[in-house]
Amino acid sequence: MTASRGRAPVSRRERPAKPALSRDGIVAVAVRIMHEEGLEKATMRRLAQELDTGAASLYVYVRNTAELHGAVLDQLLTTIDLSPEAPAGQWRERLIELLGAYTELLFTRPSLARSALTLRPTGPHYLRLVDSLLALLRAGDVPVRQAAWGVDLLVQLATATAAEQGTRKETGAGDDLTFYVRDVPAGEYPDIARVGDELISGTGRQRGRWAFEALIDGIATTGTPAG
Amino acid sequence: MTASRGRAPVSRRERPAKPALSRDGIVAVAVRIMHEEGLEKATMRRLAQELDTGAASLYVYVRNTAELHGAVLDQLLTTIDLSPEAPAGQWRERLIELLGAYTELLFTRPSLARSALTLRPTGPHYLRLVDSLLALLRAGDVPVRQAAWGVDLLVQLATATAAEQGTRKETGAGDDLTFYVRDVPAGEYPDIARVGDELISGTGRQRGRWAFEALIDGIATTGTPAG
DNA sequence: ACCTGAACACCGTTCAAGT
DNA sequence: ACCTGAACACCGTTCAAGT
Repeated sequence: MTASRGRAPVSRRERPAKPALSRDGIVAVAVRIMHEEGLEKATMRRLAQELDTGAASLYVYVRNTAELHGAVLDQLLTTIDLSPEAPAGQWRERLIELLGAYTELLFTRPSLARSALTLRPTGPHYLRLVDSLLALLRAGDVPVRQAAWGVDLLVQLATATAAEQGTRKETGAGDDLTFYVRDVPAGEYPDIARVGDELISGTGRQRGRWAFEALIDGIATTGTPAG
Repeated sequence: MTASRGRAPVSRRERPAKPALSRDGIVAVAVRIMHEEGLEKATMRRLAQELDTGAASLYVYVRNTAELHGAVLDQLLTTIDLSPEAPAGQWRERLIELLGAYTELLFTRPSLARSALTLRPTGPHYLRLVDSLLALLRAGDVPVRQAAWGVDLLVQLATATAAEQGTRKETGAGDDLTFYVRDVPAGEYPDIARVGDELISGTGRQRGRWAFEALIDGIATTGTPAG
């Protein structure tokens, strides 16, 4: 309450004051650049440039690039709506929906997906997501250890799918596959020849949905070793 | 048979002749460096240096770094023994064994695993592996579309697991997890608190094996959409 | 404590010029 | 066709020196 009598809390001259650095500020700029140009452009040097400072200054607030990417992921996770309770008997549907939302989120940010794969995120919003997934598995009466081990698998599938598909969409490397299944010599690879076009059948959505269904089924029904 | 009469096929002076560049030669050096120091050291510049040339010269033989990594992976895949036929009724065991061998191969080369994840390999030895996996799924009477869609998933799980675990082993970032499951406030994340230590229970091997079992079960029993 | 410029030790890829 | 040096356009991180 002993306020700033008279003197404005801005810098001496009228020029736009250089805002103080902060972890949140750095992350916010990284998120913006990611949306506009992709995470790979949100380098330490670029961030520093946008914040009108030197790259070295950022290291006061973030340990390294990996940690920064973790913070960006957690920020992005705020956009996933975790609130809907699954109606009774609908846990499977809701689980697939949630995993689909997470996949889609990463799908349009392939470089974030690639980072997330080697990150083991620990941010609050990531923990919220994991907690929600566990709640749904519990609603489905999945034994506790299977749920605990399985939740990792589900998230990994989502992340890896996004990293893989998203990157290929980016580099246009996907068409190789369409080619190779047809060009494969049937004599040398009889089983590839046998399944033929099934290797590339279905839409990305259909395959993604089926993948989650299959993995959830396996998690729910396959017993873990005792211990 | 019109052999090199008299003149030795080496360079004029006795100095070690600079061997001609070739795609195989480049890949061989990359494989050696990967074994000795990790794939991340096998950069274009380093390769060129070892081959006593400029980095630009390599681009005559490989399109880019991604393609080079694909060739390295295929080379490494020659070490997996695909020959054993699965005894009747043992397809599941053999499938897990094969996937385990692939995982282990990548596990000690995390940077290769990370590359493989976004690569969609098409080398002959990779196709052999896929063919073998498909043969085993056929031996298990898995419907053809489920096998075709599932084989991708199995390979992805192996690759992602290796990339994730291997990297953490490398950077020592894994211990975070051990911490966070205990430090998580039970009030905010009730389901994480409920499963508690199960989130980190079991050895890497046990979890890996269970993951493959669960996914194989799901692939074998979950129907794909008609079409 | 926070911030900085400069340095260290690198990258992948392209290109004009040579042979 | 193959090979090259040099250039272009970058990286992450550390460190001594300032405030």
